[in-house]
Amino acid sequence: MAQRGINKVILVGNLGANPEIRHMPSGDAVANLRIATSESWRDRATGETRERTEWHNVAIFGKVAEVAKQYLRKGSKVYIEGRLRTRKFQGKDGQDRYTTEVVVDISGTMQMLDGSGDGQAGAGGRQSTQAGRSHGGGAPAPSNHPTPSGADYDDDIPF
Amino acid sequence: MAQRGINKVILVGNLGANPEIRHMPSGDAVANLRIATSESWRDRATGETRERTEWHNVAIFGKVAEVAKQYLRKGSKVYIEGRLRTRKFQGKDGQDRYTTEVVVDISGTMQMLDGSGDGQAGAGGRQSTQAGRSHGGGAPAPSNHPTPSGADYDDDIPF
Amino acid sequence: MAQRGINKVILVGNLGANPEIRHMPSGDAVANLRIATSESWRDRATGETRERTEWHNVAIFGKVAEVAKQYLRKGSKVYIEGRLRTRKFQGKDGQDRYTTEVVVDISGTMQMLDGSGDGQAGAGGRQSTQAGRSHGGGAPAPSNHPTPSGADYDDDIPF
Amino acid sequence: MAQRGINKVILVGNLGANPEIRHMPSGDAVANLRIATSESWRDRATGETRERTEWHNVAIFGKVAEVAKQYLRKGSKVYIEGRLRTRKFQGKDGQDRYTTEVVVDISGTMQMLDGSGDGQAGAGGRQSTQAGRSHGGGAPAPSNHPTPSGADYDDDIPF
DNA sequence: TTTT
DNA sequence: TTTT
Repeated sequence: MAQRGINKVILVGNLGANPEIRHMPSGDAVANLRIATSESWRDRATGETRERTEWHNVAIFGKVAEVAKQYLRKGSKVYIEGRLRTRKFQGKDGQDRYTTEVVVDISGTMQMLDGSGDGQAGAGGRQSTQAGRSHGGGAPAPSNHPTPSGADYDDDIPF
Repeated sequence: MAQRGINKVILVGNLGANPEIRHMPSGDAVANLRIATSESWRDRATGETRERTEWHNVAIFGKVAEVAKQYLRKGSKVYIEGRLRTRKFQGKDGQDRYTTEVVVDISGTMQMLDGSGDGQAGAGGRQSTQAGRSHGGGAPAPSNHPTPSGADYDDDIPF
Repeated sequence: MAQRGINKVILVGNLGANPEIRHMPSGDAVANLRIATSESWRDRATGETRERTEWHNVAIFGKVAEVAKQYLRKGSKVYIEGRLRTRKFQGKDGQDRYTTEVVVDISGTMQMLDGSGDGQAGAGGRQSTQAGRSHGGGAPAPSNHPTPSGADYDDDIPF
Repeated sequence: MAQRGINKVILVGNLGANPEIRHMPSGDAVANLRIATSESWRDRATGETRERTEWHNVAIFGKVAEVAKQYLRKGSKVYIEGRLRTRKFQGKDGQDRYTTEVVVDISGTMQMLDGSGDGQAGAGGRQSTQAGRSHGGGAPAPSNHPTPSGADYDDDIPF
């Protein structure tokens, strides 16, 4: 995959409902999330505090969709990294409509920021998970770079 | 302004057309941009290279809108940092429609990545500009932190 | 403040220790955090799961430093948005040393992702807070844009 | 690769020198870049405009290192997405030192934002390139999701 | 020194 | 409708 340009979305928010799971013809899961972010500010005129919530449609593909299905619930807090995609669809009146989603696939990331959801989920987990960037058999692990010759890229030891 | 959650979009792309400038009742400019990002990949089945372009609607407010008006042109490459906002509007048939934009205001950023546009702009500039985060009279400059007492936050000298 | 280029760091991690608070000559607080992020992968050679933790030095200025002081504790999970800064300092041997920090000031953001810390903090809060981008008296609230003339920027109603 | 936490750096800046290429024992290239970002502000006290440049050490691994080697030159403008890593090394006096770099590997991205460099490079290219996230043989292309059954994930057509 |  |  090559890109010309950058198309990146980062969200931290809470699910407004349980994930909706659908399936591709291949059997792969697609998880659709509704994620809320909000901001509040003091109204200049009235002095009142106002708040606005933005709702984001997120579509998750691949293995991460399974994770979302298992562990995310209404109320769960998540970190999402994906890209914007606008899809065209047919309205009931036959007219074209457009909808914009945040797509999370192999090039994106999802991370649970709590272990709860609404707590009612028997499956509910305290597991932290990440979507994309898994490494297949032969691929080098990102943080396991061998040492360049004559150099100081030996084992990385932080502070 | 306080946030609950994070709602962030980062785009690097090219303008598909000159900015459209509108004005608020206050006289402040609003600049609307169409920005393209694209990705290409090799089709697994056919082996052909395929490409998809995503078009983003960006609405810029405040002083940055003036900069966009002056310096951006069809073809200009820009870095955009903003947030997602979905607005409701009335379709011609009286039905509700929704559209999602990337909003750039004081909390966002715009930066020109070339000095051209289409080059024909007399005003056209090689000027790099940033949208938000300007500092008013009394506000401390981000990189001008005074020294904490007994400490080493003196003048910052990079490598 | 104008920028040429982008210098942005985004961290989500946990504090390895309580924040260290220092004070500027002005009396303003500076909060220093140690934040851990980690990654794990399967070693190609041995098949074992390995893990590496990265520790980040974060320096928070301004009002957010006060929030960090009050609400963050060892173990707290936070979202940080800041910029890289490398400072020079004198080693004990009189030699120059350099250290790189993530600086969070008015142009950055901090958000607590849990309400705890170690729980022992009487002050401990469930409060979600954000560092920068506060609006002074006359500044327009980001999400409160007035309506452009002849246009559809009325009140924003999400899905 | 699994993550706990997020460790992300985004830079847009210019190279202060040609890339330095080194080689791993495997023969793979590692490209080291010095990238400048800068900010300017008006000094509150003196009213003068001040500027500060931050220099970032970037280490690029994998195929992207080859691209950097071929196409980047002193002065080139690039977009970098990577992660922070602090390495320990031995000072000449035998003491431990630490240095922090931005690492770009398969999980990161590099994109050239101009086609120049200093122009002197015979190899110099107008080619836009991206580092990570390449897809191996069997991996699904990010934007080529098949249609979920009974659903509307057909071919994506933007505005 | 965190977290799971 | 951009760009390479």
